[in-house]
Amino acid sequence: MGKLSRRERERVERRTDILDAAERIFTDKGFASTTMDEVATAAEFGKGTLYLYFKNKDELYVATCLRTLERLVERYEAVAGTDDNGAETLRALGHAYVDFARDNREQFRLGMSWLLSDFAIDPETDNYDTYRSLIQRLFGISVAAMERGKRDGSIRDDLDTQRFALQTWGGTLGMLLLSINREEVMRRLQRDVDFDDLVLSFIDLMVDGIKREPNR
Amino acid sequence: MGKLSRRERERVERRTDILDAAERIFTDKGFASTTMDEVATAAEFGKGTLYLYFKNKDELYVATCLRTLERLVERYEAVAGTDDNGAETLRALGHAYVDFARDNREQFRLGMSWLLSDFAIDPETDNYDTYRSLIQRLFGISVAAMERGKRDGSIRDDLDTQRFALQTWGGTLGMLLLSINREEVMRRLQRDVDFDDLVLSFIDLMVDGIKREPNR
Amino acid sequence: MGKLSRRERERVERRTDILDAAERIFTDKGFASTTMDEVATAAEFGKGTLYLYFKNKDELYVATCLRTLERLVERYEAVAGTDDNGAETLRALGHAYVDFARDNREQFRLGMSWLLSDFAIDPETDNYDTYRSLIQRLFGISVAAMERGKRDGSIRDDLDTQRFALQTWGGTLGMLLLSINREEVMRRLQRDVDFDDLVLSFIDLMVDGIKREPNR
Amino acid sequence: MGKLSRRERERVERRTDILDAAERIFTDKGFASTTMDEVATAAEFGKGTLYLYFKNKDELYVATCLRTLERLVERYEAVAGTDDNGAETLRALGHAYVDFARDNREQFRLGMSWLLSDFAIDPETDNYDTYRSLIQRLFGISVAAMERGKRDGSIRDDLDTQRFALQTWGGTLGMLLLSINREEVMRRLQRDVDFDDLVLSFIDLMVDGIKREPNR
DNA sequence: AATGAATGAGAGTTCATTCAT
DNA sequence: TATGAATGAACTCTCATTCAT
Repeated sequence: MGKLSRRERERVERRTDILDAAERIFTDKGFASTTMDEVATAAEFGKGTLYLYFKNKDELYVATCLRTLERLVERYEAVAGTDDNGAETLRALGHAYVDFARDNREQFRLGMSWLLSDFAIDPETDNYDTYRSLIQRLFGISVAAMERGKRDGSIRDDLDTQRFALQTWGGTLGMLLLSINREEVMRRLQRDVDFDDLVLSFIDLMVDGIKREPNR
Repeated sequence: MGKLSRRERERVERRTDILDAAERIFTDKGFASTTMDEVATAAEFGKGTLYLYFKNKDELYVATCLRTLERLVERYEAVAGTDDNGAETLRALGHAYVDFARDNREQFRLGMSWLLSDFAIDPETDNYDTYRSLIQRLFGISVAAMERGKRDGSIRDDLDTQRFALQTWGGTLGMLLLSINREEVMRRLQRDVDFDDLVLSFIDLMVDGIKREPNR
Repeated sequence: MGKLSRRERERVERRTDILDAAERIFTDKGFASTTMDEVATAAEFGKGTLYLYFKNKDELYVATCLRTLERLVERYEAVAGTDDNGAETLRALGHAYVDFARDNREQFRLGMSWLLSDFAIDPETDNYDTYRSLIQRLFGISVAAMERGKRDGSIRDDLDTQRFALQTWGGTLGMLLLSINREEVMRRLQRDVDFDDLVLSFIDLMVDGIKREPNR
Repeated sequence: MGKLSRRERERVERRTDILDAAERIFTDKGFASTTMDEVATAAEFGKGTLYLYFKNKDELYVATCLRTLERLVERYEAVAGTDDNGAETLRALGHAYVDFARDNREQFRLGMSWLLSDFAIDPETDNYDTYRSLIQRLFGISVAAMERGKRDGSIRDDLDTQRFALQTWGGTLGMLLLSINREEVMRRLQRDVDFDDLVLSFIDLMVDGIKREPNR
């Protein structure tokens, strides 16, 4: 079982230490405002050491995003493993997404920042392949839940699952962005809003919209 | 009505010239990669002159966002001025939002980037007040359309307009973010998707969901 | 006559100040060991200012070499302007070269360092064209002196001037390299040598070798 | 004769392996651009091991130069061992020098770089003594050939051999520097030149200049 | 003896901002 | 009012050398 030599185990541990520190700082100050020096200090390593484990600042950043995404995929797989019907699984996935974003607010922000900045993972790197495969697994889990719902009768069978999965993802994503920026949003609107409730009810709205009418 | 002296008129003109240049460069290269030098050159002013009109780079950025927002509000007001019923006005507003984001893709991205960055407008500035009032007008227009729909019978009268307005905004926002990053999204999913259609149909989904059942 | 505006004149002056400082430091510590910080400090400018006048460290270095070369060309032209016969002019040029190397020992070293390092002027730059044209003028002056000597009877008329010019240049160059490193050379050989005399007599050797036999 | 223990023999072998690798890389990329990591990798040793055999990068560099010099001395001794007359031996030595520089172009460049850089061998080290003794042997061989020539009548007996040896060495050195940089030189002069021929004929020029007139 | 992970000083370069003219 | 030369702090990244194992 201990397939890794002590050397290799230590290497993985140190990589993790650096990632932990990096995630903490990136999350705190954003990508641009984070310096490698700060990360090194936080990780209690010399600056040069960072470069033994990550090619450059970009790759370090990407690696933290990947780890966040991995955690999300794990949660998704756990949720999809229950034996609820398709519709309820879909709802549960949505809720899991929301929980995840709330519990990892800044990491979520980190992981989504490609949507609004011009930062892009270099498609030539291994990272890109990993990233893509994680996204596909995530997306696949949602689609599978819908397909299951169609078969078990909990979801309308005329649904285009791919399109709807994208719409649910996109819509929820937008709601979550408002939600994690709730203070700013409320200050701008000059209104109090219960965002947690709002996001969950958005998901219910979407899921209820595709449930098969019980009788007819 | 010529309330402004020549001096003041010229000042406004120069400010506009600078904003035009800044918007061009910011949208081209993103905020971080834009240098004040480039903006100055593009505006055909000296670098120091920029600082006579804008306190610093951040405020210049915010000013460009405000102008974009103003354009959106104008479009919204034009749409809301038609005499469609409430539901159809709401749909038209949604479509206007989508069109706007498509026609001003990079400005939209720029203007939304506060959602994912740690960038925040300094609440002490005039800009902040302007910003807030524009957002409120925007939001007010949507809410008003729904209220109208309730009165004219095109929208279910049990709807909580504020909540729903936020959900529509958030959901559409998320869809638009996917849409303006369609290349990246499709590359990650390894699928072809017609995003223009997807976004519009998302809005229809939302609007149809709150229409009063015609008869019953 | 004052063709340059005050602005332009000041710019030239500052450029010269920077070059003076750079030459001093490069000469002192060599290219690699010189930092831009040191040059800036020596020039009494901020580090950033250097980059307003020179694209980067390489170009600053090249500029110092060019200036040295220009001074040499000026000396050559002065020497070539006398009305000695060809052979004596050639000898005088050689002596001028030697004097120059002695009086500008480190600059000479600087200007010749392309012979032994992999440093190369970027052939795309204006600098390269300037450099090349200076070298050609230098070489041209020597060749012209020989041609003159052939015509005025002071030099054998069967001489291939181009080849001989290269041999004189190359040979003298080598002698000068030993000469400017005389301390090291003597320490290695464990002998005392009068290098100044040795170099000059090398030139005489070369020149005497191509003089036309006075009578025959 | 196996004076060395296995331990010592192995130590010499490893040192040689490292030197081979170092020479390869130095020659390829120049001193400054070569990293100890590259040398270690090429030598198939750990980086730390290099420091068991050489005090630092400088000493490793000097050691490669010494080896090159040793090879040159060997060639010189082979040439000097023939029973040609002094003048012809001197000519053959010159040709050997030229051949050597051509065949070991980059090593030659490397070994001569002290002439133009501020690099100096630390006079406190063993290396310095070795270096000095090699140089002296080299120089001694040339001088000896001339002395022999004076005795066997092939060389003018009024020649100051030491001075002339230095002049021949310096001159040839300069010609060789031009020759190994022939591409750059020709590009600067905008002329095609047959440098191999030029260098050899330079040596002939020097040697012919000191031959005793056959009859008189 | 051999290793290679860790170091950290120091490099070149950029750019928002200031201010004398 | 307009300028743009000057600034210098701050950045990322490199690499010779050390030392615990």
